[in-house]
Amino acid sequence: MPKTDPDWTIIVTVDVVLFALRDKKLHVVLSRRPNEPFAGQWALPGGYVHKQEDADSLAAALRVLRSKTGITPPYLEQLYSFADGARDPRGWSVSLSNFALVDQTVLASAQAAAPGFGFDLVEVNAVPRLSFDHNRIFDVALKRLRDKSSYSTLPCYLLPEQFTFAQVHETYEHVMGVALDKSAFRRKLTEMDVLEECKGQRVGGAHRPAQLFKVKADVANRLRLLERPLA
Amino acid sequence: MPKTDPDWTIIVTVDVVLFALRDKKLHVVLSRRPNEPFAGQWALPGGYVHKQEDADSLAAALRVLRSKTGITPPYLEQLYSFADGARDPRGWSVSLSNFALVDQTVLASAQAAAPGFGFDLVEVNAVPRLSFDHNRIFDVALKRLRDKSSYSTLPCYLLPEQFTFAQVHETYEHVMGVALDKSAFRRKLTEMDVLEECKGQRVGGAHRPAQLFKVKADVANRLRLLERPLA
DNA sequence: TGAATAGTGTCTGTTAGACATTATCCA
DNA sequence: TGGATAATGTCTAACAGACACTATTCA
Repeated sequence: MPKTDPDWTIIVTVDVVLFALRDKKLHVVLSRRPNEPFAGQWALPGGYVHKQEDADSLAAALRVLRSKTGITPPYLEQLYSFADGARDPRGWSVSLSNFALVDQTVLASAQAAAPGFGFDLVEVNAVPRLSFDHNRIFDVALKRLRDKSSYSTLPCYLLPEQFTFAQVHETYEHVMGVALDKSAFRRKLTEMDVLEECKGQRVGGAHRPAQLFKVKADVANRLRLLERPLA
Repeated sequence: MPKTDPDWTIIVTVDVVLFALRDKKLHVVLSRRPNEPFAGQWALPGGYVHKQEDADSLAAALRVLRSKTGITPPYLEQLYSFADGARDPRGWSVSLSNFALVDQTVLASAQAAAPGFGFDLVEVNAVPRLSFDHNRIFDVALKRLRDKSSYSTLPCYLLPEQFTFAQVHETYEHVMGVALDKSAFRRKLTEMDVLEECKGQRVGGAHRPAQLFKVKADVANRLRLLERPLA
């Protein structure tokens, strides 16, 4: 880690805004900073790029996220890079910021495997004051998630691999923060041809059982035009 | 500039994909690299971030672009950050990449003021092999410009401040690479309420003169939600 | 008056929202 | 059979593409 501060040294970090659903509401993963600056305060999971270990910025983001939370999310993409002389008291710094989505299954298994990780899920409407410029990063991430959700299958990454139509519908509503007509929504997803039926798989209680769906194999890639597939 | 290469030093540069119109076709500004690596070869205008001079990454991009081409573009936004250990032979590096738009007027005055700048305008369908991973950066920039043009007034930055409807129409067609119905296009721009008439200002030859328009003052800001206004 | 470009009007097929209806399960 | 949720159908108003038409200038 940089201790001296010659003219040409610039701090390069990665940060991740990781979204998940809990109680049908959109949450974000936050952790307490172990070290100065801002020791003990809330922050987005993040850390230095290690050029010996990290092939590229996405690999760095995955490594850092794994080390801080134990989670390897099924979706990760670059968000924006915040780079200036004021955002970190240690000096001119770059935050290669990413946003990621994780479903309850992966999240739960990560928590079960290593309950010692100090992270919390916080409802997106109740995010506390964060370290550095992380509130700004979070705001940009939430906006980007909502924008992209209106024309992509992104919210499906918040659900388990198989899900019902009602679940997708509800998830989109919670992510976007608006009500969506059930019929029109179903029509749209159908004609976009992004989901496939899990034949025979149905779930339900004391009522008509619902068809289970999953995202078609080729669709996931369509969403990651700029990115490489995750390791 | 870094000569030694301790474990924690990472090269941080800014690069700019600068678009302009010439002969009604979309061009990109390229310059010859003055130094190794890739000395003498084509590259996007770029350079090191100077943390003493540059307040943030956009300021760095503007300074570098001005120093390499003499141009200060009316539109600049961050594109993506390319960051890995392979893109630069000198080691692990970050390119804070931006894309920018400039109109013929600003371009011409920059060229007139300092004809010594070694840059060229190259048609976007005839971009040569570039240094580093700059071809990849260019591809991403062109895609982003086209995507964003379909729902924004971005192409207007390629035109002088005042322009006719025919000019905007033609510009959009050349940027997007497809034909657009004149009537439908006009309807859309009208109902989006992004242009205002320059009262009384009309131009024309031996035919009906055309109304001059300009982008409404508040619209420019709508496009720069993530960015700060340029200095 | 004709050539040339500017600008408007109309028709039509498609689509999204609103809402009604039918379907299928369990108790 | 009734309650509950799943899934589909219908009506309508708004919209986009295609294209025809009118308007205005100069030579």
